[in-house]
Amino acid sequence: MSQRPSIKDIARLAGVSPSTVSRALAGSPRISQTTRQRIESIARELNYTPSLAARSLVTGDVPILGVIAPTLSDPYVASVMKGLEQASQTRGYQRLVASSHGDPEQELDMVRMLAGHHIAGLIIISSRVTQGYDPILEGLSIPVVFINSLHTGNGVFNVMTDNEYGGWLATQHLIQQGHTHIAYLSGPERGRSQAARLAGYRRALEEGGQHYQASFVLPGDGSIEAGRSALHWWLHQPASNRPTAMFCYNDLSALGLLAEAYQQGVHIPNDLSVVGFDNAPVAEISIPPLTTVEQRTERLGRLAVASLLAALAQKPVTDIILRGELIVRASVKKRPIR
Amino acid sequence: MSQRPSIKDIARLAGVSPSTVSRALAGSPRISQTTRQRIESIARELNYTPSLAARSLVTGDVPILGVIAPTLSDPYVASVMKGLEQASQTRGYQRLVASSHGDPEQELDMVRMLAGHHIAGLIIISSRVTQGYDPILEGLSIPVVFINSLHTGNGVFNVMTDNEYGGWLATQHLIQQGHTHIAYLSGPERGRSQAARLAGYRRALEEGGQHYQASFVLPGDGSIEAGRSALHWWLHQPASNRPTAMFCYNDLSALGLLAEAYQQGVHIPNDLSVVGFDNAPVAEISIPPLTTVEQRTERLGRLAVASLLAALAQKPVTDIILRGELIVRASVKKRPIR
DNA sequence: CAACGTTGTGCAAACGTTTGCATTACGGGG
DNA sequence: CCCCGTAATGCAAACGTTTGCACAACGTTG
Repeated sequence: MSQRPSIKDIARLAGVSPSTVSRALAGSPRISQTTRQRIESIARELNYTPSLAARSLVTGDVPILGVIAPTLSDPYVASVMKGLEQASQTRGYQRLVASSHGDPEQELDMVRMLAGHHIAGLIIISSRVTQGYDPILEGLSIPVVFINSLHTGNGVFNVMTDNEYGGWLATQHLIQQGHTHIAYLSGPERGRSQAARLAGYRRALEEGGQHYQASFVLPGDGSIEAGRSALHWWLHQPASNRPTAMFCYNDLSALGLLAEAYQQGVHIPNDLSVVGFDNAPVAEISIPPLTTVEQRTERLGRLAVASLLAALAQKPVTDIILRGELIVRASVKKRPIR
Repeated sequence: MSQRPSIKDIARLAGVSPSTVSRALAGSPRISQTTRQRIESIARELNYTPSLAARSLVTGDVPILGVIAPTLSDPYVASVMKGLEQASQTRGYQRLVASSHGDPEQELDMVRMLAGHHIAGLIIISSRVTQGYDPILEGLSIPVVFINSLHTGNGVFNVMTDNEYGGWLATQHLIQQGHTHIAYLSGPERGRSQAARLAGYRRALEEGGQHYQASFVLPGDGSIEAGRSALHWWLHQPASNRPTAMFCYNDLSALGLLAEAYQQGVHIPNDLSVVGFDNAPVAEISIPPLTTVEQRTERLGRLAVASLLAALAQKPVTDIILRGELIVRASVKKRPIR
């Protein structure tokens, strides 16, 4: 394992100065064909790779984007990542990825760690930090894009799904199907998306002339487990006041609910209608296939990168809000008139 | 967005030399308490973060691990990532992540890109490159750990599931349950895991006195879609020679098969028994819950980091092979004697 | 009081690049 | 034959750190 070859080694072998090598490799027109070719072949032979650290030091820009997500094992996050990846890769940026495990403290730690790399920009997926972000972000002096949260500040931008609308869409669909007892299974407490979906649920209820009752809003965190517990909660409700439908914060928890329902002999959608959120790949293969609100996750990721790079290029950037649509599958049934 | 403060700015404000600042911040004992505190408070005030690029340049080591995976949206990969994350974070390493989309060409591109950062080490998950890797890896002169592939060379190490054993385990289970017509749904063509699982399948068959027939090995790529097609293939088999059980390369494709079976009115496990591989979180909530071979994915990730860091510390490192166990759920049924 | 440790600090080189500004070589026009 | 433009290349500074070595100040000790 010898030392990596540097530009100087090439220079020595080619009998030129380091600057010439740098220019040749960068494709400057001021270098003659012959020299360029000689240098290129030597570089290839040594299998030279330039030190990005050194380059960044002088040029001042690091072709890396920092990405922070609450977890990596949620299909929603995975899909956003995919979008991020595509968009950034084609534009020559790499990604330094960290996860916060949904903990605001850790999220801030990650921001600080990434800041040390003097990266070009930062993308934060579903932030769980609710306050005190602004001063820190200001101090960063790099653009920051939040996906599905809402923060403001100089150099701070947002790309998000219209979660309120999505929540409304899901609930409204259930109302249209004749349901009058609709519960909502919540997502992570501090999440902005959670608050918005709940608000949409509430608005749809009120617009439909149904009254919102807090006891029909179950705590949850968007996990499979949360879905399971939700079913047990449902089982324990008195038949007289038992919801006939449930809107779940995300597909993952909806899927947990479906699984537990199957095991407990509860039939979906005959006994209980379910709507999820995300349109994750797995939503298509659940049994029954899950009715859900689409979130164009890959698109969110791509747009976030676009916004970030636009901001870097000093172009005007505005927040982006994407509306998803309802994907009707088989987990919802018209409520029988009894 | 002003320029980031450097060590020099602090030096100027504190009335000392840059070296003093560097030492103070690094906690060198040769600096007096008073100076140290003055410097620290100024640094905090400017919210200074050291330039890792500059530091790396002089110290020669970059606290970053490169990670390459075929995709990010496979639960298996997500889980391995989780392990990688935990282990590397606590040891002060960050991760530069790239995905190859399962394309050997792109995988090599990614290796080259990451090499430019002069990262400390490289971890490659489920490599799809089958040949010609060795010279490139040699040229890297950094340790490389492969997860679930098998490559050799100087500074090259492997951490893997015993895929052959896993394949044997799954198939053997089906044989024990009385099945005599067992098909295998393949994974990505060039994958090493795929080859090993197939080999295990074959060995179990032969040990069980059943003869291996190539027509029972279906092409696939580990996707949901592959599982769906597998079911259609099954439907078109003549009843006389139709498999009564299928071992799938991974849970994702097994899940696709389950979903399609449900839609086509094929009952799992009555009509067809299914075994997956990975024990992904979703395997627990499928309907019916999926019998599968556990792969300690998070552990794989953690071990990979451990191996890499051990190699960096010049400690002896050996390849690691982990044996999973069979997780029996409800997608397999004893074959009725007819 | 000279020699010598200690303790705290500064100097300067080095890491691998990029880049503005010379400098060289060469050929052509006057 | 001289001047000058152009093409090709080299020089040296700069980026923000770390670190071996030198140095100053200040006791202590003999």
